[in-house]
Amino acid sequence: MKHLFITPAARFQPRWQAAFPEAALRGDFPADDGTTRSFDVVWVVCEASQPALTEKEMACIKVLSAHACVVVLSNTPDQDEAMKALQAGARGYAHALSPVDTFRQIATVVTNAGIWVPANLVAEVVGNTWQALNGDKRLKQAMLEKLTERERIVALAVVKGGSNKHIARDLNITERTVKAHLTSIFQKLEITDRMQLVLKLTGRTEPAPEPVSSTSSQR
Amino acid sequence: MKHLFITPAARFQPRWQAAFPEAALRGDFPADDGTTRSFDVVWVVCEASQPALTEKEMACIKVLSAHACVVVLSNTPDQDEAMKALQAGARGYAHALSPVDTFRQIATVVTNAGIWVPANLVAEVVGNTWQALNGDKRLKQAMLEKLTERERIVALAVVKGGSNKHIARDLNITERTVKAHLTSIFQKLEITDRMQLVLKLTGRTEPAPEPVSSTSSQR
DNA sequence: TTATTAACTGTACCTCGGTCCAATACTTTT
DNA sequence: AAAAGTATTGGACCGAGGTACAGTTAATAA
Repeated sequence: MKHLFITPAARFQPRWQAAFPEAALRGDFPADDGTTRSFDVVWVVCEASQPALTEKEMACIKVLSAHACVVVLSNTPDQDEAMKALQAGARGYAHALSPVDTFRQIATVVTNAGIWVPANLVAEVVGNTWQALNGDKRLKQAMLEKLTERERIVALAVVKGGSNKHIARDLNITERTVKAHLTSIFQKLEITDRMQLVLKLTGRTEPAPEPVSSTSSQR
Repeated sequence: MKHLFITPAARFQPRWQAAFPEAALRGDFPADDGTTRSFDVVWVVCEASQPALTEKEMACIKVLSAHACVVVLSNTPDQDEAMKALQAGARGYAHALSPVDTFRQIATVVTNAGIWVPANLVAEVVGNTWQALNGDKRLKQAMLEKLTERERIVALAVVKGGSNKHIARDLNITERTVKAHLTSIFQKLEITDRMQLVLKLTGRTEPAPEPVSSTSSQR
C-alpha cells in the first residue's frame, strides 16, 4: 500500500509520518505525467485558502482520483469544503490534525471503496440537502394535488414568472379566466397573491441559516 | 464482530451467510428493548417498498444507529433511497445482491467510521446537491454584490414576500423610497419587476431533472 | 471646490393583480 | 332530474407595483 502526501508547506511535524512512515512527500501538485500512478492513496493537504478549495485544486484532485484514492485534509474543515472535495472525486475528507489511528482508519476505508467524512459533517450535509431537495418537493406535490388540472397549469406558469396576460395567451383563454383560476388557487392554498404562490412552490420559506442539530460525532 | 441481519423474507439463499456465517437473523424490526445492543453491525434489507423507505423503517434505523453501524441493503438501489437511509443514520447503503467480498468490505468500512455508498451514487448525489445548493448560492451572491447595502436589504425583504408598504415600515422609510430602491435594483439586475427578483434570487430557474453525467463507477 | 454617489422624499400617472358582482356550458355524481 | 364541480367569460372597481420627473442631504472622490 503506497501513500503519497501533497502539501505546500510541511511546517509542523506531521502526524502522518507516524501513521505511514514509508509515505512519499511532495510540495506541489503534480502534472499529469504519470509520476503518481503507482500510489494507492494520495493525501492532499489544503492550506486554508480563503474560499475553500480553488478551481485548480479541484481539477488536480479530479485527475488524481482517476488512478488513486484521494483524501483531502483540511486545517479548517467545513461542510462546504467537504462537498467540493467529494465533488472533485475525493473519497475522503478529514481534519489535517487527526490522530494517527484515524489516518489508518481512513486508509482502510477508502481503499475498500468507502467514503470517509467526519460523522457530524455527514449528518449536516445529508440532512440539509435531503430536506432541501425532497422535503419541499413533497409539500409542493401535496399542494399541487389540491388543485384541478387547469389550476395546476396556471399555478406552475405563475411560478415561472408569467403575467396573467402572458399565461392567457399561452393557454388560449382570456386574462379574465386566468384571474378566475388564480382566485380559486389562492383560496385553496389559503394565500393572498401570486407572490406567496411562488414562495410556497419554490419552497423558500426561509433562507434557513440554521445548521441542523447534528446527531452523532466521533473522530 | 457480531452481525445481525434484519429481513422480512429470506427467500433466496442469502449471500451474507457466506460472508458472515456466524451472523444472527431476524424477520422483523426489533422494538427498542435492548436485544440488539450487543451487535456491531446491523444489516437491514429493504423489500422494495414502492416509495423507497417508509417513515417507520427510517425511525427504526435511527434507533438502531445509536448503538450499532447500520447498513441498508436494497434490491432496487436508487439515489433517493440512499439519501433517506443516510439521513436516518445508516452508515452504509448497497445492493442486497452484492458479492461476498463487497459485504466484507462494507463491514470493514463502516466499523472504521466510514460511509459506504456505491461510487456512482456518490457522484450523482454529491454532484446534484452541491450544484443545487452552492452553484446557485454563488450566483445569488454575485448579484447581491452588485447592489448597495440598502438595496440588498430591500431585495432580500422582497424575496421574503414583503410588500413595499411593509418593507417601508420595517426600515422606517417611506414607501416611495422603497420604490426608488427597487427601481435601482431592477436596473442593475436587468429585470422588470419584483417577481423576477424572487425568481432570480430563489434560484429556481428550472426544476432541472437532468441526472448529471456520473463520473467513475466501480464494483 | 466641484463632481459623484447613496439614501431619501414628493406628486402624478398608468398598468397589473385581485376581488365582487354576475353568467353560460359541460361533466359527473347523487 | 337535480346537484355539484370544472372551465369559461364579462364588467366594474380598487389597491399595489412601477415609472417619469423633480428635489434634498450627506459623504466621499476628484
